[in-house]
Amino acid sequence: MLTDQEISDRLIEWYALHARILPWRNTKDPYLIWLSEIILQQTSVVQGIPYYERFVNRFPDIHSLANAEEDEVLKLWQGLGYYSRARNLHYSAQHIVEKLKGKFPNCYNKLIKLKGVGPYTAAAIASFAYNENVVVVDGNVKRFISRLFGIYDAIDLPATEKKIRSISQALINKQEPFIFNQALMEFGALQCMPKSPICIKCPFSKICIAFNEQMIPLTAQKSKTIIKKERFFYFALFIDKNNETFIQKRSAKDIWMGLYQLPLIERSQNISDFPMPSAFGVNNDQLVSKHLRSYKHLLTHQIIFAQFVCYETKTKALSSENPGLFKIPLNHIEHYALPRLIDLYLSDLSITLL
DNA sequence: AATTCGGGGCG
DNA sequence: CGCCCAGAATT
Repeated sequence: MLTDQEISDRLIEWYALHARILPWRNTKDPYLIWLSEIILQQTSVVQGIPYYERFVNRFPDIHSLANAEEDEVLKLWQGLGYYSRARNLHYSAQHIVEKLKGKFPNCYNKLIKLKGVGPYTAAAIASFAYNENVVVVDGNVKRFISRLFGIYDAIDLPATEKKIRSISQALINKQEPFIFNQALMEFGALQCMPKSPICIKCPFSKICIAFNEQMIPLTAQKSKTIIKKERFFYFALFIDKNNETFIQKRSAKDIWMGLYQLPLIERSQNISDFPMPSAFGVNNDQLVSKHLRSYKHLLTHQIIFAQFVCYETKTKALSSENPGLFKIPLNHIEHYALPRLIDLYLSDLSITLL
């Protein structure tokens, strides 16, 4: 067996040899660390990097972010998913500037009070920016520690996370929590991966309980299989003689909250005929339907069967009795934060429309 | 404790 | 197609 100290040392040793160079690793600025951590929640490093670069470029400090419009923040976030992260990021930036006099919270207990900051993110900022002695427990850590110590409980249960947190906190290097935490996560990400971890070259293979009990394939399992709800969306792209169109903002507590979309009608099941313009609150007898397309859009908890149509008139201007719709020039639509699905239809059409 | 919030990439 | 990703908020 190895002592806690030996495990920690070996981890940090491994990290010195294998650490990736990542854009947020060479800063101690709590704002930049916070930004990177919010982006990386449930997001792969590769997917997050370009978003981080764009955000730092546009919002180099907390004041620039606080001063921005939410619409612009969401536009920059477009495509990353889990849009409440962006709204909470913006909200907390304003909170820090206005209520905390621009002083970034400087310890775990203050950080976790911020909207959008939970146990993982608070620990990450506290240890990376302030070298506070709190362990980070993310998906990587849960997987690695559960294997190393032979914890075979479902990985998504709070009780399991509690166990893992307690074990991990005991391992932490109190002089360098920052390095230790980075090493812990990096090891999970690069060495102790979900599928086919590199046990053959693992510095812990001799003491890894799951490995020695040949339980690796059964580790880090979730408790339940996700049930996906089916939804049926009908979107209409209206285009009139002035090349203007209608969009609407999603405000309900639902997917894509805060984003914009083409006028939508949702049905509880598949319907054979596409809704007429009047069903959208648009009255225009000159509209001709074209560019009918359908997509199957997969989210974590939903399967969206989406159909699109383009209703076009070259002779009349659009008018609507639906207060939720507002008219914009068609070529301005890309200035709005759009769900990936809407963007997909528009890009599929852009060649046709030009 | 269970559910919901996206989207991309991988085997 | 199912799984996972530097999780958190809500119910």
